[in-house]
Amino acid sequence: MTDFPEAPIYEHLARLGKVLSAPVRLRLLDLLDQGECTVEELAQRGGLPLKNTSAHLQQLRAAGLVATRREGTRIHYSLRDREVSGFLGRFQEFAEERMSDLRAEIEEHLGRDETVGAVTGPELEELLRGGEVVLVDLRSPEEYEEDHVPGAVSIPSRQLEERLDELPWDMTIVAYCQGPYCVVSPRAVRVLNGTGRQARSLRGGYVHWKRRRDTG
Amino acid sequence: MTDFPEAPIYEHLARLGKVLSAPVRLRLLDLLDQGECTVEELAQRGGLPLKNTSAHLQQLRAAGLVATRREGTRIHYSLRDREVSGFLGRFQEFAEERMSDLRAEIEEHLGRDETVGAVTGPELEELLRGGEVVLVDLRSPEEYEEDHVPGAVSIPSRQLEERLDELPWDMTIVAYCQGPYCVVSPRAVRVLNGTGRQARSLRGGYVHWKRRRDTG
DNA sequence: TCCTTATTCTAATAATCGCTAGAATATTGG
DNA sequence: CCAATATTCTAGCGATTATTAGAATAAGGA
Repeated sequence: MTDFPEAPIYEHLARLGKVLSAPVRLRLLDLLDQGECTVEELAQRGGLPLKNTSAHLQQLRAAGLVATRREGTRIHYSLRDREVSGFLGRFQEFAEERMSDLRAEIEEHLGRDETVGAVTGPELEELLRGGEVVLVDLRSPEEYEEDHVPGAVSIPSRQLEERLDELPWDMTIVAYCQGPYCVVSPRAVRVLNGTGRQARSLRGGYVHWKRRRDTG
Repeated sequence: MTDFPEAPIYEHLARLGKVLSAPVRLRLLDLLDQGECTVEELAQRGGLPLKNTSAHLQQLRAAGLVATRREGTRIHYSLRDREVSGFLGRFQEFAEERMSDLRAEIEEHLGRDETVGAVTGPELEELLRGGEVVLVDLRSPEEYEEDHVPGAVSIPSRQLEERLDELPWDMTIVAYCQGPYCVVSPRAVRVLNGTGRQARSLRGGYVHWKRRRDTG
């Protein structure tokens, strides 16, 4: 077997890798990055059985990535601190940079045009400073209420079609959803561009923006 | 099963986690961070069978973490670019920060006094500027020749005892080995302190220092 | 206290991954 | 072209991990 003196240390280190090696756990971490959640909410939004969810959350907790808070009979999970969010962003960025099949999958999933034409964080700042842009938050009113990008107006994605007349023809529209791999904003951008407007998606959605704000 | 629309993306993302979930692969990455290596060298230094080593290297290559270069019948592996080195550092740092059992393991492995008393990168710069320090490279002459911290003198760890008289009594001695989890420099520090000198280890050894130089 | 709800713990099965042996490939030197 | 060396590919076994059902725990309300 492996017999170098540092072996036990790498054994421990690998535990972090193991935790990040299950798709479900990475998904849960991204959900938690959008805000505190109960086990049931996470199970629902992650689309997997409750017991399964709980088991994965235990592993995340054992690795020191998430924290729990009890409120009555419910247990609320959240990322343990901001550095977890920052690390998660770095992890995803790094993976996207060098795994070309991952990039291909993202483009296929979100739509090629909407992916490459997406607005990055610094670009958004620039656009907001110029004032030539309307920023649209497509998430639920509750999510918008809890926190949103300053200057954004709330138009939940389901109401987009019926509230189209609130959106201008002569300014760029930037739309964002939860992110980082959410389809909602690319879809909305397609709709808006279909009406002849100038719309772009915010790369990585709310989560990426928040990571940038909180961890630089 | 898992049935949310972003599932295939997280599936791909998890491949990076999987690659980082085996102790052997993390070890190989750290070895590669010290410089280019052939498969045989890696197998030897990692203390595992050749075929096994090759299999792991394939996985690292599939994930875009390492590059290969053929020279005659040998194949030389190296980290694909500097960002891999930087990410690796971030990964280890993050793991050490929040997994207390990992910290405990490191302290036990390297020695408690030598770990907490270790010199960090910025501290070393400060000490070198002041000129009140002797920096000792404990690695092999070949490794020293290829690259070393500016200002370091080469005293391979095996020669330390017989070359003790080259080291001063009135200055702090900072010693480093390959790192980041190498026992050589903590051991040397114990020997030096045993003679009554003032010695400290460089935290993370050559690898940490190089990561700092190359990726900031 | 007892019942209900939310979650975790325990244990068993199913899927995945690491390891290793044998065959295959690629390059160099004769 | 053949032999030698370095490495990779293929396949099967063994170990680890995910999943999930059932029992257990913990808090809140009747």
